[in-house]
Amino acid sequence: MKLSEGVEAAIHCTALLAQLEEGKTMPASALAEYHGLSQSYLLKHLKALAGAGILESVPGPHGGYRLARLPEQITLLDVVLAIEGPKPAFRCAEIRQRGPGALEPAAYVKPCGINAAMLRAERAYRSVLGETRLCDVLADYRNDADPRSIAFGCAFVERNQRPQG
Amino acid sequence: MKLSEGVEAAIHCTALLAQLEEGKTMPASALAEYHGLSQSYLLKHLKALAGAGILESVPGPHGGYRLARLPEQITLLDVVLAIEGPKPAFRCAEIRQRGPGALEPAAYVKPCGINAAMLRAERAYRSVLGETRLCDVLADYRNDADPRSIAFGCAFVERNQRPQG
DNA sequence: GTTGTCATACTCGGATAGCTCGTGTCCGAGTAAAAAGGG
DNA sequence: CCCTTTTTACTCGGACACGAGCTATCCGAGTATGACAAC
Repeated sequence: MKLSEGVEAAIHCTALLAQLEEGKTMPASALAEYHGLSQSYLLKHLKALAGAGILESVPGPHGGYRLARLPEQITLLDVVLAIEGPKPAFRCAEIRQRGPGALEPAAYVKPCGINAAMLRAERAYRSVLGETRLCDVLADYRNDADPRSIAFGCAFVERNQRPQG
Repeated sequence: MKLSEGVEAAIHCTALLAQLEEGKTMPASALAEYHGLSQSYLLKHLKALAGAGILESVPGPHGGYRLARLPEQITLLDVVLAIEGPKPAFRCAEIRQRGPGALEPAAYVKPCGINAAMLRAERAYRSVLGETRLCDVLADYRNDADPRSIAFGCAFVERNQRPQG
């Protein structure tokens, strides 16, 4: 089991975008600089987030990205699904229907118990992620992080946000 | 997020091994035939299960694999961890320590909130898997599956199990 | 001074190499059983 | 008939190609801005 590396970057970017003022945008170049990552790589994931309706992209000069919804309406699950895709981690290959003891497909209307158990676990995983909103992450950050980091973040946002109706 | 394909095979194999009589073993060739898979490939995962203490391997003629513990003492989590490895799905790369606003490492003693949230979700996932024992899976199987499948499975076990103290 | 046009620079978007990791396969080491030979 | 030795065949174990998916990068399409010229 392994999550894509880009998930971490995506969450950090959405968290940073949540801190800029209403309607303002921030270009991918600033997001990349802030996190010490390559802009070209971030664009790939930002595009996925925009395609999932989490971010909005504004083209042209003074353009950039901004949240498409309020931080209260964005969960970590939304971000993870946008990057990783909606398919469950455990994909039952129905190997019970293979081998010499296989019956006709109609005999397998009931779902595989193993698959059901794995999906139960994944539902629990997604449930926790779905209950964790972006605003919760931000609140924890403001409580726990070093004040200098928070100050630097605020200054960076102030410096790099762009107006855009 | 994607689980290894071998997890499904590993669970099915442990479930089949749980059905043979006390102390008896079953060779990998039979397991592969029953599931319609390649023996060479199964061996790779069976070896991982044996290394994790879930299975025991008996070499030589009339050898094979058997459960190292009772089905009540084996959980799906054990099997998944044996195949996928113990590392969590989300591995925090500490990108918060990168970029121009980075501070000295001592400023990051508190864990990253994003990482904490992701690990919370994964704990929930593992908790559900850890509560699902192999005997539960077997009970569901015996309740839900087609009687012909169960009969074939019993006959196959009876036919392919090998004595071995 | 105002307005329309044009060039410009900046943004995101899609298509393209490189690389790690899982999938799938092969051949070799080790062992218990079975067979053969001698007592 | 029983015991020892040898052979045999079967098992698992580790090492080796192949391929998919993620990582990382580059160049092209589109747009608001700003300058410029005509009115």
